[in-house]
Amino acid sequence: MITAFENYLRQETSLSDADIHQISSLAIRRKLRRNEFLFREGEVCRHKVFVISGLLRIFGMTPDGGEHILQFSPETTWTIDAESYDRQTPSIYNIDAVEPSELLLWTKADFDSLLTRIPQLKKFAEQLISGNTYSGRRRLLTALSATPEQKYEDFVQTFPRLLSRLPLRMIAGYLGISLKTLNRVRQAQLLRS
Amino acid sequence: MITAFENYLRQETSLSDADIHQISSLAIRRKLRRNEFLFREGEVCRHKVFVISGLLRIFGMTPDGGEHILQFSPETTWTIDAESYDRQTPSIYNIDAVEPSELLLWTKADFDSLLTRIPQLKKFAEQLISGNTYSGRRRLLTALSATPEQKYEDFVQTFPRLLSRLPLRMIAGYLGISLKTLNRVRQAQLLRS
DNA sequence: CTAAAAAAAGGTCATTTGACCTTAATTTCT
DNA sequence: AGAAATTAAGGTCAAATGACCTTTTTTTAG
Repeated sequence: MITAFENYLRQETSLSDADIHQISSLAIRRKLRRNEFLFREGEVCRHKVFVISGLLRIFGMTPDGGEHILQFSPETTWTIDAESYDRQTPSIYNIDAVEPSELLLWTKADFDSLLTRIPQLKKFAEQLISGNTYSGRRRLLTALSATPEQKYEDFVQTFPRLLSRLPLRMIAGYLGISLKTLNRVRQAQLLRS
Repeated sequence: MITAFENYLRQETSLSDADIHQISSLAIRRKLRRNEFLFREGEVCRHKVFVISGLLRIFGMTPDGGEHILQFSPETTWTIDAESYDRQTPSIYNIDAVEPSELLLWTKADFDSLLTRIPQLKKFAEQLISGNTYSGRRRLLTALSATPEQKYEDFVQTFPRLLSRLPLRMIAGYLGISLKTLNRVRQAQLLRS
């Protein structure tokens, strides 16, 4: 429902009801089945995406078919390949649905016009982008320096709600370790507790 | 010299000479000796930094003393811990000088006022930040998915000029591999060529 | 509800990687 | 220029990791 999105905006911003309505009036509703793609690498990321319900992921694929996950986007978050969206150039990433999902989409043209018409929205969007950049940095540091145990522990702490919703192979793909190693880590934890 | 900075702005932007002068007039000059810190983790990143000459790095330290490098900043680039700078909160990273370096610094207050007074500058700054975000993403994907060989090859391709200026242990720290592994990769390359 | 598909878990093994140590080469600094 | 410090490189070894395969369990979709 669009209502869920409007509630989200009311909760997270101090936008007026008129502004909120203007924003949602330009949204396109879309559903994705499990495993359905929003776009594939080589295609242009043409929309801003808000996840009403469900769970998306953005990931890169290695030649041998390995999937390396950059980010999960559960309900009430946004997703996009910023590089492809901003420049309207082919993406090197894929986005698909881990669970059946309901989305709101805005074309870049529409969203850009909203950003100029509603400075509050622009500010809010910038905050989201900044937060994403910060967490991306922290994630890079973890990827460079942490052991598999630490990476997994970090994931559990950071995304406790996602744990039960994701196949372990995707968590492994997010952490940059093999499923085998992830299983070993989890086994070791069971023994310890 | 401040001239180097002004030339950089003339080259990279279409800012007026008056604007450029206004920007550089608020800059604080600072020199860093080799290995000298700009700030350490726990401190707040209080300045925007432009590197006139030399080479800085931003890195995180693990409890055992391991250094994991997020980014190198050679001459005519900027550096900062954005999270600490934006929020003026303690940083979890360190910045120090790999080579003796000449810097220009702006306090956040000064730079913020420049950003509001000079919309062009704001646009330019946003472009730089975006570019950084995009490359950070790509870097994360590499960190998650690439073999040591591929990581090193990628580094050589991306930063050919830095190769000869950095101790190998720092390149290892940037790639997230041990010095031993880096040496092995380089040995293998010598044989192949 | 049931058949089919996907996921988890476990076993085995070869390889990679890093830890630790030593030696040689290079660089820095006074 | 010369002493001290840093860096590179190499040897050895144990541990960690991933590849590959099988079996069992769970989930999905018709």
